[in-house]
Amino acid sequence: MNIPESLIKRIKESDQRITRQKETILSVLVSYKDHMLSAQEIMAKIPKSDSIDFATVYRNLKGFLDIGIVEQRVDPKGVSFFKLACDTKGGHHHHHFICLSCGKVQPIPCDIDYIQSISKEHGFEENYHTLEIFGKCKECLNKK
Amino acid sequence: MNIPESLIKRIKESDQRITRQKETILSVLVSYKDHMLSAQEIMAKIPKSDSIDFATVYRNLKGFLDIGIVEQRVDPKGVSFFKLACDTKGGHHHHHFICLSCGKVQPIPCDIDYIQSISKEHGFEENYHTLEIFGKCKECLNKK
DNA sequence: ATAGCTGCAAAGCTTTTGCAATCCA
DNA sequence: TGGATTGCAAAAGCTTTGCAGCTAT
Repeated sequence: MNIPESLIKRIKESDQRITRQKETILSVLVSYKDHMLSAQEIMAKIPKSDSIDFATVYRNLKGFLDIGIVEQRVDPKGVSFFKLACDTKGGHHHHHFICLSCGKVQPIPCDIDYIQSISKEHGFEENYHTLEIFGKCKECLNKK
Repeated sequence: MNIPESLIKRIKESDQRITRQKETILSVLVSYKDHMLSAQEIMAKIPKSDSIDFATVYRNLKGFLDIGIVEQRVDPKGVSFFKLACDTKGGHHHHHFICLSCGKVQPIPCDIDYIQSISKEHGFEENYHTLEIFGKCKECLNKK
């Protein structure tokens, strides 16, 4: 799976360098771009021939988070999951629909007016927010 | 701070017993009922005279979660925070507004029709969802 | 050349678990 | 009394850090 030029560009634009390890991690993320993977899962999907240290995986994921090309979620057990940031036009803020059956994550456009109106209604000043919907995606519903 | 009878009742109705340790933890949660506390923070707020083991705190928090009298959040570092469940009428599902300034958590009623309409729009079947809004609460805005 | 990266090993933290003793109902 | 609960200590996970050597630019 080849890595989009845009990602390479984003990395070079920051102070980060392109290394074999970063390319390996990115190619895993690109292959599973619709799914959240833990560091463990990413490691498991790296061919033994390209073996990378856990510390390097974590360090690079953090670097990717910093420049916004990767998104993170934390499950109730405190384990982090990562995926390539959804490329909605312009990298805009969006919400997530997560399929409980296949694990696919799909971006949903954000209705900011709605969020701000309920905030105002309660006297809040909204800075940021998250909305995640869990359930079954179109494909999994059809499979039944 | 005294513990509401309703909580004691809920615990007795499950298979759990009332112990000095549970009462101590609950009284901390009651005192800070609008704020999320980590296990560490809960421990720190327990008088030395009532000293409880960490394992006991975790075990009881888990027990409280099981019967729904406590809510949990996990921060990006994987640390869990707990608070007494918001007592919206009937313990109904609700959303959260979290003040970045004072840490207060306020329940917001859920507009399930809205959630289900955007789900349907994308071909999803919604099972459950979470909406959290971060910003400044009415009180903190007035302080400025 | 030189700042950034990597692997390795060790440490850090939060959370969990085993077990014998203790306590509530 | 008997099953639930506790404290203690040890272990388990996930993630981070120090450091010496290596590498991209």
